[in-house]
Amino acid sequence: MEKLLKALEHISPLGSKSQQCFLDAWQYISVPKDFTLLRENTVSDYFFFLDKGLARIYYYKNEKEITEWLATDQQFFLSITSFFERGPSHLIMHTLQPSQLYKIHHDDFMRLADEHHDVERLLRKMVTSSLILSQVRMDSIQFETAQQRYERLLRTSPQLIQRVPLSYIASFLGVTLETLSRIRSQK
Amino acid sequence: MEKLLKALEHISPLGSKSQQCFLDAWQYISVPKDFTLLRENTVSDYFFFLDKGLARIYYYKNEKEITEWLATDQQFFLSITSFFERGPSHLIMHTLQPSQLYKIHHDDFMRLADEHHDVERLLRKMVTSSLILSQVRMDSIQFETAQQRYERLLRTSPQLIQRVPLSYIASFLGVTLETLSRIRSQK
DNA sequence: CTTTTTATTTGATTAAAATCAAATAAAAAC
DNA sequence: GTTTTTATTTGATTTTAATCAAATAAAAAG
Repeated sequence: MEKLLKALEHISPLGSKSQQCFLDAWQYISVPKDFTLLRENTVSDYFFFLDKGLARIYYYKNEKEITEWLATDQQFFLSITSFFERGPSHLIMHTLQPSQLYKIHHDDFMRLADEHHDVERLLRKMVTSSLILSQVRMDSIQFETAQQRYERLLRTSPQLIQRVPLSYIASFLGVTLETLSRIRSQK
Repeated sequence: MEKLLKALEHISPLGSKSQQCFLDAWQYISVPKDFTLLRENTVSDYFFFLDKGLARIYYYKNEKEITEWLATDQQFFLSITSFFERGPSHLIMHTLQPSQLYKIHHDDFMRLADEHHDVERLLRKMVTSSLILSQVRMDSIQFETAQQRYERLLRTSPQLIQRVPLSYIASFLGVTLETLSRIRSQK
């Protein structure tokens, strides 16, 4: 729980009482490789924190798998639309390696945000960071070439390329497998 | 102030005391056409609500103007990264028509979010909506053709096409002026 | 109302990456 | 270790939209 606490404190510190209530609401799970954390078309009830391991968040678009996110150590992840709007998610969440995670149920998170001002503030800051990241990513998709996006990934998450099949990396970068392969070869 | 209040209540209702404090912090401004609401490379101090009028939010990318957003009646808008991270904004905000707006200063908004739990909740819900919109837009840019994006705009904001030069619409849709013109002619 | 400026359309060419189709290479299963 | 399966690379072709270059059309200025 130590790393979760550290990650939370880094976003927004909590008072001792809210901190205790909040941490109590998180549940630890240890799952094997290829474990499904979220099935397609189900409401995403949990906000996750990946303590150790590797998870893939993807969906189907025209019968093809699109990797939306690759979560690694000390990252939060969730199905944003499903979690907040409480509708069925088109996302699928799957571990690529044995993983240790913490999760908190939507209802608990919202109840605690309601009961504790500082939990609400924490949530707001989490959503704000996510929004800023989303804007950076949109800019990257709209204006950078496939090559530039690959180089950006090499800079920001070099460990991913070693641990994840290229087909997942490709759709995460918004290119085909073939294009990514060509980018990698011309070096 | 009536429409601002209505828009706020629609997102998240406030208690009577916080509502009064919060509304008091918003300042009304009436500006002519071609008025600059935010200069390039300045810190964006204000969160805006467009009561009536039309504003364009754009920036320069490789010496070209890119329209990031076109704000119309009853919409909130801000430079997300600059407002929250307090750094200089690459965005420029400019009215395209005489406009009536409300604005609230960053420091007031944050102070009130700190003092009133329900203002913090309102802010969190605003940011969440913005995040969901950002994701929808990213999906649109990544997977829809220029044609589909134009049709989406026709569906969601038909009034914009009448009121805004095509060159602004084009970069807002992420295409060149020429491509947009061709899309429009083949109907 | 004529000139000047700005906005929009049309045409030809190019570029980036997708698609279709195999060919290797690597990993897993036997 | 050999076979089978899966992952990656390479090649040829096509598609979408950008770029470059004028030509109209519309709006603003005189």
